[in-house]
Amino acid sequence: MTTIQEVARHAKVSTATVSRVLNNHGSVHPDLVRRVRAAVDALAYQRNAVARNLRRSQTSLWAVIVSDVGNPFFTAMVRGLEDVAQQRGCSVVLCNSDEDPEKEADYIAAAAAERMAGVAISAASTATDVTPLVDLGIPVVAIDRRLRGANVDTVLADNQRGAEAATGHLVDMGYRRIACITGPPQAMTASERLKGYKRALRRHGREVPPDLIRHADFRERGGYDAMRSLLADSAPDAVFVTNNLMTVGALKYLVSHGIRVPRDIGVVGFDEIPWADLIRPSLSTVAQPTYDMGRIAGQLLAAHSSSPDKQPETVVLRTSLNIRASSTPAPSEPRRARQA
Amino acid sequence: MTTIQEVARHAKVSTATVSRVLNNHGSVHPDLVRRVRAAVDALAYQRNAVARNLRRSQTSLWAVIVSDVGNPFFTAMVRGLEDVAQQRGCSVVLCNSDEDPEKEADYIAAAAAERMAGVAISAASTATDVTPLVDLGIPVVAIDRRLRGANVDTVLADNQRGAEAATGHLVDMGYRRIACITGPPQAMTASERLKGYKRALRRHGREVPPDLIRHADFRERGGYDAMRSLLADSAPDAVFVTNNLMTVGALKYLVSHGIRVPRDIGVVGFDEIPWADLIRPSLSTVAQPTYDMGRIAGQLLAAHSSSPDKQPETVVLRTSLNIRASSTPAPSEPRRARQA
DNA sequence: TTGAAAGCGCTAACAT
DNA sequence: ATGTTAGCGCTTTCAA
Repeated sequence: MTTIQEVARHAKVSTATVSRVLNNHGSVHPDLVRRVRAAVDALAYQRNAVARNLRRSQTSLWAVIVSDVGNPFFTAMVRGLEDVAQQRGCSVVLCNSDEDPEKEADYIAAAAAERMAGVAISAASTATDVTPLVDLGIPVVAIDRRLRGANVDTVLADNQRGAEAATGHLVDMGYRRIACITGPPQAMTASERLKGYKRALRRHGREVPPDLIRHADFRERGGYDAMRSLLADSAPDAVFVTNNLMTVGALKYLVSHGIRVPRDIGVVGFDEIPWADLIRPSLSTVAQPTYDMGRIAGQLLAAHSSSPDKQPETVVLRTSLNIRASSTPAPSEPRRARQA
Repeated sequence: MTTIQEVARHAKVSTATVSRVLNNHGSVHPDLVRRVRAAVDALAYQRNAVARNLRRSQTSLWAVIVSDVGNPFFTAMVRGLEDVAQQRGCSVVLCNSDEDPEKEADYIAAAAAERMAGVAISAASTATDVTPLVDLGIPVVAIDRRLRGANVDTVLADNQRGAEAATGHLVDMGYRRIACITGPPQAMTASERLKGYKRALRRHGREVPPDLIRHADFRERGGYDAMRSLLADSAPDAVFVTNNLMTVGALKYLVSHGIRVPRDIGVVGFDEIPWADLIRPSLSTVAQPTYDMGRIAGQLLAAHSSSPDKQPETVVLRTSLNIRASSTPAPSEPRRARQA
């Protein structure tokens, strides 16, 4: 492995000069610059970032830790983060905790040990411990989900409002028995979205029916099972599902049991689904501004890097309701239309 | 930041002893172990992997560089790789080149500079240059796509055979004018799959119709445009599309123009699509063994790490044809059934 | 403008 | 079993 020393020897200069040339620091005589560059090429020298990072006590890698790389919601965010990182000369690496707190802790430990320049995390649980990072002064930003007991920058979607809009829309479409499949109680996104659901019902003078609420696990299987359970016990005529994978599960149950959407049951899901318009019926969703969430997370990371003492802030972004076929029965179709 | 020195001082031992305890090396008196552990806790010491990696000249991060983190094909592979990495005490980080050769080169450079312990790459182009990694002796494995001019381990799917099976299936279903939308000519997967398509036609005594072949870019937009072009110029009655995103694009064109699948046009795509069974009509696909591809890539990386002089090998995995609705018209439906 | 040299935090060879 | 110490490759003061 070629080192800076060998380059220096080959170019007949000091290592300091080589370093200056490599980093475009200070002023170096053009002749020396040329010699150094020639040596670098001749020896196929490649910078050793490990040594460099150690010496400078800083790195240029940002980590994004997500609970599921297969969930398009998370990968979409990465793009926004990458664009900011690139401007700052950083690279972004994605780590998959797979909803496993142990794996997540491993990645947090790894990011801490590697002294990553910043970490964005969508935590598997609100109890996720990021102190290893915070203690080292590594900028941390919580995306999508708040981190309990950690005073860090946070980027959230307007979960409650989004859920309220979705539920309100189902009411407007004439559905009467609107169910909610939400996530695990400890997940902030799950409880916020459930809150929005309840609020919409109350606003419309409806009762909040405990038998129409199910807590599942944010995964496809959970949505599937919850849908079955709802149909078996509670005769809903619509359902609001609080994340994309569970929505897919719920839909699968409906489709495979010949239950017609939106005629028999109206469906609105939280989060976009890729190719939502290829799914039949096309799916109404509450969309989160994923790219912006990533971008803002990146900006917060950057800001924290420049001023470590900055007060952490929480940014809440608006969601938008995309009304498609799964919640819009033809005027004649809904079983009990409330309004024309 | 707490260092090993401070831990040593606090525990009243040498740094060597601390290091031994931290790494479970050599034998250390239980009393000292206890004192060291206590000091580690008391000071909230966190290992500095940067220094450690420098000293040991080895790291424990594997990088996966893919051309699109949003493509489920790639994220599925990551899981297989992760499982192998975990056994070896490595963490996997995912880098998104976004089909951009420049970004890809940046990530390759970063992985080289950081002296990553291994790199799996699904290259944006066969011309992708991995010499920065190879020169440093970093194990590299090409997944999904071969790397031209680089003598590295390679894990591929049986592209040609898969394409041949898909095309043959369309022939069997009675389709006559079977088109192919493939990727850019420089992509190995594109040409291999095209080859399989041609071969299947010849085998069935069909001509290979140049006007029914389109080269697109492996992205959704490309599939959409190619589908339009085919319909405008060449009146196909079936189409084999060589990757998942282009298939989505092609389907979107068909759906939005009221062209019925599989009645008006039969469709088979390469790669699975998440929730393929929610898409209407459900999509016939050539599925790749993604998890195994990742797992085997991981094993090759591991093998290369242990024996750097091992000859690189190429592993080819079988694909499987999943026949769903998009290619199976009801017996009465196909416009010209070839067989009952 | 250039070079000499210290030292980032850690591990491992060597000495005890 | 434990400690001393050199040095991984680099950047950056400091001196010339």
